[in-house]
Amino acid sequence: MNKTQITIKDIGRALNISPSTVSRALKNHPDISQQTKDSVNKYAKDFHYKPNTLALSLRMSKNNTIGVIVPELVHYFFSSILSGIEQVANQQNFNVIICQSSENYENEVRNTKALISTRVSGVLACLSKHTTNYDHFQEIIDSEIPLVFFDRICIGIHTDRVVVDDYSGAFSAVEYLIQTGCKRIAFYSSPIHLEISKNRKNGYLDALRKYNIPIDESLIYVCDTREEAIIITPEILDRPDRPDGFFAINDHCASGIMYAVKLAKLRIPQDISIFGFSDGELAKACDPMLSTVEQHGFEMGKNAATLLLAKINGENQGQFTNKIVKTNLIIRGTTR
Amino acid sequence: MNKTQITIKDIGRALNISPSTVSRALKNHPDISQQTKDSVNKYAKDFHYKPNTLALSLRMSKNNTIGVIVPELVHYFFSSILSGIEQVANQQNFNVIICQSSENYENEVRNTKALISTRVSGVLACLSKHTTNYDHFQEIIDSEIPLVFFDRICIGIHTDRVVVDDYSGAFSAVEYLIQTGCKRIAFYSSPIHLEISKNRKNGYLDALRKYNIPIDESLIYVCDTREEAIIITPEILDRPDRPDGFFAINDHCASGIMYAVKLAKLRIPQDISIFGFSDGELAKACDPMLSTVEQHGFEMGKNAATLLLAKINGENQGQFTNKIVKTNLIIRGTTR
DNA sequence: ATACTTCCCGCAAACGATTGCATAACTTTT
DNA sequence: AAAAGTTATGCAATCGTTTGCGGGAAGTAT
Repeated sequence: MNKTQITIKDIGRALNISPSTVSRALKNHPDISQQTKDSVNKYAKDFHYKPNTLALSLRMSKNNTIGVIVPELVHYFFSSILSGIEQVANQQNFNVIICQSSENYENEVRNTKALISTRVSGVLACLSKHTTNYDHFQEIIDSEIPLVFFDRICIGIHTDRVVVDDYSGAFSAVEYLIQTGCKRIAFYSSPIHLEISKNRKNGYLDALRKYNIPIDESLIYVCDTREEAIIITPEILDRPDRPDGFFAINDHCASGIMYAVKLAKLRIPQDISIFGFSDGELAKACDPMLSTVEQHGFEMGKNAATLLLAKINGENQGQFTNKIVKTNLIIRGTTR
Repeated sequence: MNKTQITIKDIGRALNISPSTVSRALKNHPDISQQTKDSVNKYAKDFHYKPNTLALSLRMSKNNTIGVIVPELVHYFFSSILSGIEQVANQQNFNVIICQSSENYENEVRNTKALISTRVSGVLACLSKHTTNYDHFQEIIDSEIPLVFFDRICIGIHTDRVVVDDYSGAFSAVEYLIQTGCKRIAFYSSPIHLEISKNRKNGYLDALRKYNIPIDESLIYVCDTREEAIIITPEILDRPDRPDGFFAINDHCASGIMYAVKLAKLRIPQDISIFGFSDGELAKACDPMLSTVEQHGFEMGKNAATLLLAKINGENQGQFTNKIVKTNLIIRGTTR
């Protein structure tokens, strides 16, 4: 910290008045004479007085900061969520401090402790891929810090939640694939203990059921990165009963599938249709451009932050909302 | 903030000792008896005592927080920088609070004021595209808050800086295009008042000069998004003297060029070579995959944060480093 | 018995801001 | 002229933590 920032005491000393008078003058308290107010304001302006938010937070027992725990900053979906959070937080004069778990449980625990220690006013969190124990989040609740989960939520803990409509996004995407002629559709999923995986899988299964397409468990894979997709897809394409459609848990993964399909000299979408999930930066860069489920990360971030700030402001005490952000299909070139 | 977090006073009251003793016991001060230490530590652990960082910062006049001002979170390059920053900050027990300028000057000013008010220990900043006045950054300096610029730096102000080796990245890319047979190379640039634009343009020009290729100012465009590229490229391809190579200021832009080129039924790279800059998420998703200049955002973030933390710790007083992060070419399919 | 250590611990001030209460100097009322 | 009211300001406590200094109790040496 620095010494050049002047304080209320400095102003008082310079003007020969007490700190309390300065404080009241600055906030236009009726008790203070106009003359005093004027001189205080002038001095404050001339010397760039800025209130020390630390002292304010301490005194007021109210820290205008919220913490966000996110698995990986570098993914478009997460950074767009963060962008939404940042926007509504700033509108209400809140700072946001970010923590990355890097999809690692220990980091996530460390992050929660740090946020509690910082006395943030609230926490927004998205579970790491490998989190299966939730005690650290319970500790946030026990500390009476409002908490809302987004995207990868936690069922065990009673909080506000914001999720994408994974089920119907998946359902519609798979339905679209079926309606455009796909008979055997593979599903590449994230680890199945995650709610998003479960929900999307259910959407996938229900769409198949609706159209009386037999469910083949051997068409469901755990694979959620481009690299993995490039590795596992070739042998799947080699199967005598190879799929004619792929539904991927995210765009990266879809892009990996595209790569493998082209390598196998199969045509997209004539031979193989591919559906992604996210509508991130890569979707339009693919050739053909990727059909995908738009999941509105920015909206999700705004919703999550709004919910959290309401709780922080003491609204909706005791009730927990479960906000579902709609998805919609974006049909481009990887589907018929 | 919440009331459930216990304080040092609470521990003292419960154990019938003074807060000072508790404080000393917690930090293993030699003056305190082992017995007292034990009971304090036990109580602290049992009731999840966590020091109040606000009070600590206030008392110590030292806020373990750094602020980052970034134009747009959602771009891969920036989020990877932030990711690097976050990593080294966390290693040294610093929090990072993020601010987006959204490429807007007023937001940037607002952000700097907020960070000063928060008494952050230091600031990392990347100029918005439209910033041409730097008074708000001077105010940070005047407040004796360490400041380091990254990527889009500011020449007028005396600070540490971390930049990508724009000049030689551009030079090498253009040289590569020339060496693989391109005779007329177009350059799509960001607004030219930005240092990165100037430097890359110089690299571009020098490469042409080196190979005695005449410089044609009509081949230099201000265009740095995919959308713009899609709009302006078709007519450029229609020119009788159309270019046979494109050097784009970023991958998005390159992806837009690719789109337009394919639309014009020209072949990549046989008819037209394309070089991007960044190596973001889309580069590999393109077909053919994009040849691009890797600019190591993560490294840049780590470097910037390291430099800043050194200054915060009082090292390298009075001297300003100018760190240049090397770039390297990644040759993929959009070049011969 | 006196003096000197050593060992533990508490007091109080400080960081910057807010706020209930007291108080000084005037002004108005009776 | 005394009582009451007004106006403008200061005092002091508070938020949670740290730390210089002082001091009591017990032990040791003279």
